[in-house]
Amino acid sequence: MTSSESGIRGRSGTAHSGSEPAAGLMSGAAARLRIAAPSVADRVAAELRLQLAQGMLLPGARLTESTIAEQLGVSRNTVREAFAELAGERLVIRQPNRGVFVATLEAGDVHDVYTVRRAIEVSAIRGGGSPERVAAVRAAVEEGKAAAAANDEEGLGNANQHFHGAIVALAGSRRLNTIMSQVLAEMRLFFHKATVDAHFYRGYLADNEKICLALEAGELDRAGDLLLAYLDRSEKKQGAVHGK
Amino acid sequence: MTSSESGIRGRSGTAHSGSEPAAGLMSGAAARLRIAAPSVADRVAAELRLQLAQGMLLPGARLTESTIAEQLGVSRNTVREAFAELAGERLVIRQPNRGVFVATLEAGDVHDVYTVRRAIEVSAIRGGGSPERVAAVRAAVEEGKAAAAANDEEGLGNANQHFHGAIVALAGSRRLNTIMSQVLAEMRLFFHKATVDAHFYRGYLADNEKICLALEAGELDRAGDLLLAYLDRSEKKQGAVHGK
DNA sequence: ATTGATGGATTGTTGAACAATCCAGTTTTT
DNA sequence: AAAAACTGGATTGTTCAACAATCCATCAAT
Repeated sequence: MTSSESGIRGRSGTAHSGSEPAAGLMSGAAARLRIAAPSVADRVAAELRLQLAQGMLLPGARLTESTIAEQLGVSRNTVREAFAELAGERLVIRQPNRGVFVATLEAGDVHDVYTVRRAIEVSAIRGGGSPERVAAVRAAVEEGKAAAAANDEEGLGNANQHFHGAIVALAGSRRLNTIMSQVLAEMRLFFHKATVDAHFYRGYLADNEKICLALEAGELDRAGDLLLAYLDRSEKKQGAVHGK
Repeated sequence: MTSSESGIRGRSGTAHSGSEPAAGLMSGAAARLRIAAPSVADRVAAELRLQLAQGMLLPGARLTESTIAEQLGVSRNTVREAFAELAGERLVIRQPNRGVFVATLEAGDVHDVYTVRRAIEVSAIRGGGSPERVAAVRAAVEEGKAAAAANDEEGLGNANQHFHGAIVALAGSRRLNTIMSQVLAEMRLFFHKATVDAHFYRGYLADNEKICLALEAGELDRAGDLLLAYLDRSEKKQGAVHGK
């Protein structure tokens, strides 16, 4: 249902003739001083990122240039540029002369990803953060509770990601934030296997609550230790779900 | 002297006619099972990365597609793909409809970069590492001493980067390693201003030695604290050299 | 001095072309 | 029959040429 043939195209192009008034994709972030409209390639990348996140494109799947170009009403070269972006984010893998494939995470990659998370998240929480940022962490915890109450499995997963995103955001570092979102995107990629287990995130609710409490109480070192333990356990569980 | 007109091109292309036997650019890493030869776009990106690192392209400089395409004997589209890569690494910035420019680090960025380094490096050193990896750290320290003895200013800078690279490598995480090298590449980008001060790295030699000793002694927490202090001081010095 | 054209340069995107490479299926060889 | 060599088709890698959209500096007009 999420736009398969609607097209991405915005303005020019020899073949273009109609004059639809620029479909409402960019409403909010339009007029930021000097930060300009995303290029078509960017929008293609965004669309693919979305499909990746929603599990429409499963790990290992092949992405054929011409097919996608056609589906999105865009030229092959533009798709190529989008691929370059996504490859930089490790969401797809380019095999020269063979094509690009949705990235697959091996057992080793799981550990690797958690190593990054440990470094970033623990460091961020140990540094504390402004009251507003702490409040954002709290908000994510409550979001998780609400989703649990509503039996909204997907919402629970999202809340969990928001929680960890908010923790990293404590540090207020643009780079740390983007690194974290890339890592989370990578994980989402292969969560689609794990999420079949409905109770997957349930167990984390209490952990998140405890970590948040420690953070709010200013007991940063303890919060860090809790988070670290959490990540270790989470990694183990992940490893169990996947091969080896 | 570093190849300005020699060209990057490898194989095909309508305009190509000669038959030079593939200049010896890829000797060692050629036959790695299934890991294939880099594309032309990749080589263009690599060449630019090099020029960036060597300060041939200074922050803020404009990179015109057609010019570079011509200089490197490559098509504009290929240059474009290379730009996408570099933009993903934050080495260049794309301003829609205006062009790509060598990235410039503002005062805020300096702090941001150091925030990332604190997170990654401290976490890595606190985790310790195998004897070989510790040995690599030691090697970087000695490399620095040798450079100092030889009054090799550039070598000193390199050694320092190797030192910090080796520390991150302790964690044995592919992702952490690439993140670190990207960050270091970013820093190199604007070190060209700072390096005018010949004594810049001198002062760090003793610090590196102390950190390395603590690491070798297995006093990981202390090593982490030392490293943290080091980074804070280094950031302050950086901030002083640059605006505010 | 501000505002408004004008034109040139550069980017964004497309479409078409062709060489290089890979792959699966088929033919040949041993 | 198993292994090796040869197909042809599909897809990628790269180039080129074209044109719309956008920016920018210069100049003109108010």
